[in-house]
Amino acid sequence: MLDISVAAFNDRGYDATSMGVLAERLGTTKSAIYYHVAGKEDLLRLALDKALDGLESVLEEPGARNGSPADRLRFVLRGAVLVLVRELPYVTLLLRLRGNTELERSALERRRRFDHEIATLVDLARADGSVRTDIDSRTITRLLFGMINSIVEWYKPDGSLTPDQLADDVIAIAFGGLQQPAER
Amino acid sequence: MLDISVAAFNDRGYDATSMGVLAERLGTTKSAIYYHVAGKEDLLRLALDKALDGLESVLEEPGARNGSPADRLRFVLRGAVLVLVRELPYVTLLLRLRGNTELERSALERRRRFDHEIATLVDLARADGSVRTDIDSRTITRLLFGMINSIVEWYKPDGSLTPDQLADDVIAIAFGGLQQPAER
DNA sequence: GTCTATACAAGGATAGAC
DNA sequence: GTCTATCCTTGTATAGAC
Repeated sequence: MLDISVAAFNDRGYDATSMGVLAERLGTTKSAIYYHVAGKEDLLRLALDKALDGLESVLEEPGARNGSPADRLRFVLRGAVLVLVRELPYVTLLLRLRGNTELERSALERRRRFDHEIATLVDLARADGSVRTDIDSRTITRLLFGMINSIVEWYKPDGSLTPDQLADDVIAIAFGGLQQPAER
Repeated sequence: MLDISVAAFNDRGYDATSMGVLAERLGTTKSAIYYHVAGKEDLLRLALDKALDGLESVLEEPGARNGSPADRLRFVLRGAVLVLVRELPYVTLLLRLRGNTELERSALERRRRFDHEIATLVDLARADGSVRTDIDSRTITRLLFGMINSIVEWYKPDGSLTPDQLADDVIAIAFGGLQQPAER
């Protein structure tokens, strides 16, 4: 039920999805939904928690805490991509929030904290020379996130591009850019 | 009036923005708005046209049509960033569409055509060796767009980062990645 | 051109039968 | 657990005075 609801939210936008069409897609009635959840916002809360729990768990793993800054950054970027793909609909919903309600604002706040931890890693990697210093650190972080977050807008889990391959590609482009990589 | 309306749409989302709050932010009443425009969707149409006209104009310029594929790609990316910043609120609105109505779907179709022209440029640049061939061409294009489009989510026109500097940064990161650029 | 008042539909949510 | 019927609010839009 949560899955179908979130799919509907992502198709039409949370606000534009009425309990009526939700009931329709669930093959039931509005009232039946209210037996299971307190209301529309309850469904949103469940979905956002899944997304945020997944993302935050990446930062808890040993690979995110030990090693060189560049390696930690690579680990976290890979982890973020994998979670994003694994929890695709939930993260999609999270990334499209506008902060209209208290619930939405607190979810955005949690997301900001996650972003901030990665920004810190970028700074560390700059300090030890593994990330370029000719461009402002926040600009780098934001463009990096833009690239990764955009995945929810086009990645199809049933296509031929596997999550691992996608993560490899993201890291290769993030660190090396569009140019042909040097032989080694 | 269009500016204020679009700002409201971007703050709260188009669907979540009622004519009531719109009137409030305009310092007038709902009825007064209807004197000037046919309805809420009319405001959306005006805004989307501005965004799409701006983006499409980039492809018409001589720099987008002449020169090496890599130079054309650089020109178009720079142009897209500059339009995106110049028409920031309008492009923001465009990039957040879900395609709920016929109007939204036709705008998305115009946007897809724009994206497709740039994808073609990436392919040309790959063919002549200026873009890496170890990663799928569509993946590259999508990550590239993700990075650029994300700008609407964080760029503040009144900050210290100028549009030209931003465009330089985007192109530097897009082609060279996070690594420190080689001396030259 | 802008206001007040209001029509009319749609949306979220509940009551109560089954 | 799910249905029908219904309440109340909000939303888009219009009528008509000023």
